[in-house]
Amino acid sequence: MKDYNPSKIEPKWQKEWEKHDLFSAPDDATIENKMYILPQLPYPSGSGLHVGHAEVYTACDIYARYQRMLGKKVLQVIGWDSFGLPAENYAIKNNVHPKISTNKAINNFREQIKSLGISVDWGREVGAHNPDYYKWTQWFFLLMYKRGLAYRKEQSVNWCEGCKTVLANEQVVDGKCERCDTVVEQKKMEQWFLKITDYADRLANDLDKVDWPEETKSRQRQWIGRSEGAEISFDVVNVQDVQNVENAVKEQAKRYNKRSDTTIGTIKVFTTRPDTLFGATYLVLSPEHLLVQSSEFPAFCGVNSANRKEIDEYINKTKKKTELDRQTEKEKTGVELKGVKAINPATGEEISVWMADYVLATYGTGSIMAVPAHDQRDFEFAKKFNLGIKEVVSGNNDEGAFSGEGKAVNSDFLNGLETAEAKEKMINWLEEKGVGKRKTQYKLRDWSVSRQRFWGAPIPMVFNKDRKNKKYEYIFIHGYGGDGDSNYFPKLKRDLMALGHKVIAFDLPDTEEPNICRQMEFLLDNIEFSENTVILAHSLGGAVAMKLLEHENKKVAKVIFSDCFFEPKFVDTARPAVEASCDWNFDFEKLKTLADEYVVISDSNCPIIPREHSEDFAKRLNARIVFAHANGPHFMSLDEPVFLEEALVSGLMPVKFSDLPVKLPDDVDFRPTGQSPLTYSEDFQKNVEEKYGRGWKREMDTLDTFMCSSWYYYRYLDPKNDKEFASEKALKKWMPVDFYLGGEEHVNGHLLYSRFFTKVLFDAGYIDFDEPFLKHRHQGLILGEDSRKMSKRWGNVINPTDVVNEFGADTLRMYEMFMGPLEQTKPWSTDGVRGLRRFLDRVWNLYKKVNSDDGLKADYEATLHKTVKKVGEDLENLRFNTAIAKMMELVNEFSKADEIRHKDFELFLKILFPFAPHIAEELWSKLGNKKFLSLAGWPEYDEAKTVDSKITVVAQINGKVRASFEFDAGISEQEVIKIVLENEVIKKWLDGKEPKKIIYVEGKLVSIVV
RNA sequence: GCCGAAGUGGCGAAAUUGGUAUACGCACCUGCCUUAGGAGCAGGCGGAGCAAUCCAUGAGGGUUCGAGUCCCUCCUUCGGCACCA
Repeated sequence: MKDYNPSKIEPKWQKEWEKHDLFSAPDDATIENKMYILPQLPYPSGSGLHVGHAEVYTACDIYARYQRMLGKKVLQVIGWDSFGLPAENYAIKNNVHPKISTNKAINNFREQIKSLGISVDWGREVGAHNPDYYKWTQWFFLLMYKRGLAYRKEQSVNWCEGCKTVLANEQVVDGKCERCDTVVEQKKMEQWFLKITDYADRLANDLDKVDWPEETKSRQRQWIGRSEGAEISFDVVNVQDVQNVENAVKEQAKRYNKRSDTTIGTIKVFTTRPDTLFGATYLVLSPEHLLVQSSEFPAFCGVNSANRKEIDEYINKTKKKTELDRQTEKEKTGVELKGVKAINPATGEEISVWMADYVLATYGTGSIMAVPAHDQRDFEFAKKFNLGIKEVVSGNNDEGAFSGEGKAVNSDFLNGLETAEAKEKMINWLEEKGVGKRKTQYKLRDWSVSRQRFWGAPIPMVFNKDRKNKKYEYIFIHGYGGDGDSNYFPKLKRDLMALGHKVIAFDLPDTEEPNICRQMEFLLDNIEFSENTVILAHSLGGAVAMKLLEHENKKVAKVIFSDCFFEPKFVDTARPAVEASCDWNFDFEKLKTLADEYVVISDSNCPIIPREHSEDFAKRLNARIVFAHANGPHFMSLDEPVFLEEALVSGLMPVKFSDLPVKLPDDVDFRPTGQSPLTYSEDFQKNVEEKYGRGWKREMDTLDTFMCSSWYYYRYLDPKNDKEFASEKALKKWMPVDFYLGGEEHVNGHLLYSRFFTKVLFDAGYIDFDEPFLKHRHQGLILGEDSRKMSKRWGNVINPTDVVNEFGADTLRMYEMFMGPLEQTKPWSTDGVRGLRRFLDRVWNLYKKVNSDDGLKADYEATLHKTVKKVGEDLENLRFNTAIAKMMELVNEFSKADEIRHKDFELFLKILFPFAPHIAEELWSKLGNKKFLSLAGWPEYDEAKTVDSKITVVAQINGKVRASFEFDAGISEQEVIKIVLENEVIKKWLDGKEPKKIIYVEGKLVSIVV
């Protein structure tokens, strides 16, 4: 009887399917009939496939096979997240090149996956470590750079001087290095970041568009952490300079009317509770606050301040702390900046300024206004340092701070208002007085993508230190109606001069009705171009600048355009004279060669120059485009922080497209030194100067591997394309992903990054959708038999290949799907696996009962049709466990029958097929079928046959079941009630009482109330 | 501390979404067949009771003819975030 032999039939059918190429994605897919099923990209680890992988691939495969049977054109693919640290660590230890160990691991994975009978299109397999893949990872980085979304910045990291390396927070134990016990310090390093924060709002809002688990969505929302409130400026006065509080208040009052443009002496804070401003009794700066880093700091905190030393000590002490320490040590510490006082703009009172590490540098402005009466942290701090606590919201305040909502008190014009109203009123007041503004803050931080590692995609940038360090001559060209001191010019000028650059900002002639040519001529007469020239043009000045460049025909270092236009587009009214003052014909091809670097800065909300125009402009110049959130429309504000950053010559340049991929060299020393291993490769820098000029070198860090996995689902669509990351045609045909199955651990990493990448592609015009994964689910974790996480440490790891060898792939597939709901965490049970093998053995033996006689009585018929119906519904909803349970019921009935009709057994094989394709295909062929079961359609069931001829109705009296009845289906309500009431048991329970109410639920129950 | 999810037999879990709680599987028990069984087949299996019946979905309350399912309070477990102003 035991002739079911999976080790024989499974490889046989896998070969057959592959030979007949059944699972390649069909070419004739259209947006209506396509079905893109995506199992999450695995990291090909040396220890091989895990049962968790098998769960993901099986679930996707069942769904894919089902969809094919429904007639969908299915795309299902697997690839490899093959860059990453484990391979590199292995390389250091065993002196094997990661490429070799990785390829070996991939070959192993591929064989293991194939042995599960997963129906993927192997012709589209991709690996993140292959140059033809990471070429496009690098291209994505450049896309980010060109759109102003990639920038280089210094940031603190955990640093171990012993190992000379950056440590992740998890590698720091008790403030010491996990390996060598050296005290870990905070070190600033230059790192590349992606500006994911620019997309925070859309990333949060668009979650409404997708079918994802609610939990996942809310975790992402929480991670993005949107908070609404206000940014408030506090003027700071130097204690030595002010006689008394009265003077300070007078000073403050003057500033309400016309605030000076001096930012020194102002501390900005972010608060979600502007309504409590009257209760702000002191300010707190984080120890890393920018002000503390700046050259004005000694003056700021009072040159003669008695506690200057104390402050420095506090800063140094904080530097030694790790992030971890700061999180765990909840005891408040801090130090007062005794040289200064701040003015509360609402009360006009002088309040003290402190520095404390309970304030985070990386959130908001890095400084806060403390309202100890209504914030627990401020309360603790105030208690410790004996600072004033002033109640401004009425509410329970017995112990600690009351941070709830209530009526405002002690707050002048806010008194009596509820919190929400008070917030609004305060924000309006702040804006009116010019001391604050409405502000939305996010917890989300920009994404750090630099890794000082070898086994990743090299960052495709070149740099030139000399260019960065040179002094430049800036020429500012103002716009229509402006002058050399308009808008952001004065502050930028001062900032640039402070850095040692020269700045010329002329007042151009005829500014009320500008003549572009004449303005250009004026400039020609007054300036001289050189390779050290940087031109910054605003608005109409952009046209002047371009004419100037064309005319002069000399290369300059950099040109920056802020909200400029290359066609005469005046939104309010036509200005024929201005329009006619030049021909508006620009030779962009020539212009491209006249500056090393072009930047277009666009105010993303500008009413005068729309974003699209700036996009177009940047494209023509091959410029980097930066979308800034301007402080004033069309950059009319004095303080536009983006400009200093963008005006400087960075000494950075993206590599040319023809230089992609920037390949990883082979001559690499992996030893950890804290420098990227690429630093020591000669090959890596070969020919770079020939390509880019003297002094240029390649970036030596590599990209975070999350960048590789942020776009892989696009590469599957067109994996061999060497002109684009994917063709427009392929993108249109297959995207977005219809079903994505992956781990819950990636919610705030991979899933967020992928959405970010997709939105950037959308904005750049490559795609016409802005969410990559329409439907997403997580597989549940599979625990060991001891209900602990599978790990070598516990010795409870189950290797799927062992299970395949002992029981067969079909058994493994069915068992993993039967364990419980797909999304749930559940423990392994080898006995459970045996149960499923037993089931398949029984299925196998049913074959012997198959008879073609149509005259057979089929007692199982209702169950058969109900099962087809239920399995179809369950597959739609990914409820594989209950689908299998239903099939088991059917098989139990089949087992009881003497014979099974041929067509009925075929029907069953069709619904079994997605789950256990090998045995189903084998039995199908044994039944005499010549065509593959894989190519069969999904069966229909007969609705009429799913209806039972007999129904069971129970009778309840006052909610308790007292009797059960069998009726013919279709019996009327009156009849049922009549029979029920005549029943002896019911009569006994009624005890002669008259029913008050009788409820009949069709075909189910009669409920009698007495 | 904050946010979220979940608590049903000895175990994994079902329950048409308010209508016979425990489908299906595992483990266990009994029997048959066997030289043998970690095989197969037949049957049993929430608890108490000889039985009628009673009690059971983390605990307590509520709504309802009727609650595992809806509402309130609490407990436990597991995840996530964590000085985010």
